[in-house]
Amino acid sequence: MSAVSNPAQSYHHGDLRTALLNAAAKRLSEHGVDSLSLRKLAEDAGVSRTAPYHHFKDKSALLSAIAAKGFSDWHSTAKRIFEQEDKTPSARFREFVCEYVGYAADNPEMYELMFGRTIWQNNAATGDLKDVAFPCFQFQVTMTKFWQHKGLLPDNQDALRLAQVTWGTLHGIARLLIDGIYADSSHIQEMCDCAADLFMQASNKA
Amino acid sequence: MSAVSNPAQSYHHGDLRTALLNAAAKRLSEHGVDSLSLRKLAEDAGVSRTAPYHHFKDKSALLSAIAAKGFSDWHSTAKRIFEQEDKTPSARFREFVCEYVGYAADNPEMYELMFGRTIWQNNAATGDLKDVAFPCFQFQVTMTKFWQHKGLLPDNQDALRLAQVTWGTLHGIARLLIDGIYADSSHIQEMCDCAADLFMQASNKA
DNA sequence: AAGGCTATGTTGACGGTGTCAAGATAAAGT
DNA sequence: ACTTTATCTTGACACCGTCAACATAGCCTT
Repeated sequence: MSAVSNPAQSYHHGDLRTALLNAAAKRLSEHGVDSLSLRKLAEDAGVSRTAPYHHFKDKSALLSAIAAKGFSDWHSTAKRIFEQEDKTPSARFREFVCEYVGYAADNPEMYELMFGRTIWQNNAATGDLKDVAFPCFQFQVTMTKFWQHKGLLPDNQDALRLAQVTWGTLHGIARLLIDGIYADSSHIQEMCDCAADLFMQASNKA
Repeated sequence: MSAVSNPAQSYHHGDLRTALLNAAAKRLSEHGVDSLSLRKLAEDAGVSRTAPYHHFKDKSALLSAIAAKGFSDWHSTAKRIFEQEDKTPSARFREFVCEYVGYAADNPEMYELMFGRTIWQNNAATGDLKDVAFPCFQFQVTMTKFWQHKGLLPDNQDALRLAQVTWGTLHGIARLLIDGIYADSSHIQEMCDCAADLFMQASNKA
């Protein structure tokens, strides 16, 4: 905190916005969404309580900004898995299932933020957030169509509905795990295998 | 609020506990979990801010008590659907799927409370809550075994895993709907049908 | 370079929250 | 009748998000 180490320490912070986002990401992963207050973040950044309001409209906007980064990251991961052309579609499908649930289990607080009610209810989501999140949702449909085409998922279902259901399954498993309801992390692998088997079996019609 | 109309109005309330629970249920369905404060509930019951603490250890305990009633109600509904012996197992399965998602869509705030992180994280759930909720979870396994036996669900999967996955699917769809993520209520029926088809197709192995 | 505009930071204040401590009152049990 | 216990009260504390008003620093124009 010495004035020497940071020349931009004077009156203006320099890059408060990213400092706040970094502090928020740290607090998020360590202490959870619920114990994330603007005042604490301001303190972390060495700035007064109301300074953040010059960079974010309100708390919700700040949370949206963090979530946006999460979506961007996850979207990259999903694409990477999906586009491994050296692996069979079936292997990639199974890997996607495991990685999805694994991501949620490894980053429970980020997942909660991204897919929780906090930022989505009451249409509280920022335009910026939607711009990042919607393509991410849409990618789920793209993948579903591909898997249908490859015979891994039933071809007699509407792609959108099927995407909603398969995603719903992963989302549901993730939430049960994260929230500690009736499932614990020692069974992740088995649950993912079971889900993947179930979906792929459904396409093997007699 | 006249002292005449309620003889027990004097100093002691009479039955503050149930009054609080009623007020909470009302506020819950009308304004949501998040805007549910002990102080407002106390005011609703015409009592001072800290009076509730003589009936509930803390806010979490009060929420648990409301959720417990929700679980009890849902458990009855589930049993009623499952035990309709005049209908085919397949019809009952499909009905269960629709009713589950329908319950969540019709009582979003109660569902959020029952299956949300608020009361489950950090092992915050009361013993009383667990006593009601666990049999409810367990019933999902019982039903799964039955459906496996009837050939509606794949027989080659562990019942517990399969229960977690099927329930996860319903839970996930419910949450996506409630939280307004990538699904809206006009598609409930189609999504439920899609999910039911998917599961039942999985058991029709060649 | 001088002056003004704008971005960014500050303190003060308001109403809201959960919760603890200490005291008042009523009911129940001896 | 006396004591214990359950219940309800006010007061206080530490948080929280957010608004209003003011201070400062950097940039842009003249």
